Amino acid sequence: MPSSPVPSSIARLRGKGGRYHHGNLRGALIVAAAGLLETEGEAGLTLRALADRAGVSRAAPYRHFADKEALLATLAGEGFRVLDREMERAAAMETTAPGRLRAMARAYVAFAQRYHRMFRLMFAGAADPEGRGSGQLRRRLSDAVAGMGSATDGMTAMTAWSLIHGLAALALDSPVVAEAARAPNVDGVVDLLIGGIG
Amino acid sequence: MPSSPVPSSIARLRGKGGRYHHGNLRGALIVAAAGLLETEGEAGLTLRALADRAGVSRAAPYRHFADKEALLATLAGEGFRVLDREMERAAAMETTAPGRLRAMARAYVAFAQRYHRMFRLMFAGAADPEGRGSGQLRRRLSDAVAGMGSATDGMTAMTAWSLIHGLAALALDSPVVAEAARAPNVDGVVDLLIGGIG
DNA sequence: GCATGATGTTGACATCATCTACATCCAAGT
DNA sequence: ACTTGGATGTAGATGATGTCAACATCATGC
Repeated sequence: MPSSPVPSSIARLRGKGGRYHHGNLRGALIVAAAGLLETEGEAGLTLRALADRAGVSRAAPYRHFADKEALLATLAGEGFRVLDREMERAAAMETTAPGRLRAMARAYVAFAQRYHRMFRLMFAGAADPEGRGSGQLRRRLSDAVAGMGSATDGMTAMTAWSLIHGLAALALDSPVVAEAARAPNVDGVVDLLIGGIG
Repeated sequence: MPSSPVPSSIARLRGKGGRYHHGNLRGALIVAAAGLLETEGEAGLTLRALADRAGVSRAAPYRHFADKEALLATLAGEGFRVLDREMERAAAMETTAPGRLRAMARAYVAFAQRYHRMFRLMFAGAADPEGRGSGQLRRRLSDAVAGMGSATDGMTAMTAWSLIHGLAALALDSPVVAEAARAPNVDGVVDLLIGGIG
């Protein structure tokens, strides 16, 4: 028998059939964080709320993340992975190079609007740990642009990315830009650039 | 004689020739906030540090701002005003319409890099109180675009703003884009769009 | 069986935003 | 001059939060 009695919270867990060890706390924390971020906003994304939602003590997350910032960075990295997948899927359904670029732009903007807090987090400056996120995005867009016109160099790809990202970002703040970011209009915006390339 | 003795901090102020009333605390807080934001980062931008820097108690800022968010919103509004002024000045030195658009783009990107934390704050979602900031920006860019080609409607202006904003924002995160955002290269990026317009 | 590292828990701390009650100053009436 | 009321500032407390150190529990290989 240990010198101190079994803590009440553990007894409670046992009573509910819970286990002392969570099993996959790291993953559960990321999922809970994504959920909290969208429902409660970044202010509501607190380590305590996270731990509660995962049914775990307040200090437990520190076994998996050095600090809150590390958790947010990982979360942002996850966001980049999802965005990349959605762009890939959107492009796969198109047959022409300009069609692919337009589809990727629509997916980018749609992602920003559906998960707008996540989108903000991703570009808030906390680099994701593997640094992979934005690099992979850039490469995917570069490839799409490269398959287009003749005079398509790196600068052209940066221009395309800037245009798409700016449209997605500004649409979150300005209702006027949001109108230009509606799916049918995105094509028109991208076409202005395509005209400049070809 | 009041029931409680004169607080030590006031005595200290008196001793240093300070006054009980600050004079222009509201303005001093905004200046201090702008300074702290750039030197310490958003995490270091705390009401305590602000009050200390202004030589005033911790609760004093609440006489001028409802809460921290209101202060940040005002600060962001100030940022918009500065950015607008810099764009205006940059455009005034140019004689042609494309030249003005290019100059404004360079000013926009330069502002984002010089005051990158302020730039992030401005587009972090906390709308500035008068809502004037981003609207004025949009109008100025719309005017610049309107003075250009034949087929320049609202959509064109949104496209221009998106391109410029995206370039400025991405350059803060990605070294690759930062290269495309160096002053000489900004012109090239904008020209890609101008080619699409004309 | 049993040591040992990984995983969770508890309790405490410092910092922060914010509130309440009070003090001080300034300016307008009188 | 004197008072009086509103604007401005202060002190102290409160609750929430991120983080840490010491301890408990589990799972796994020897």
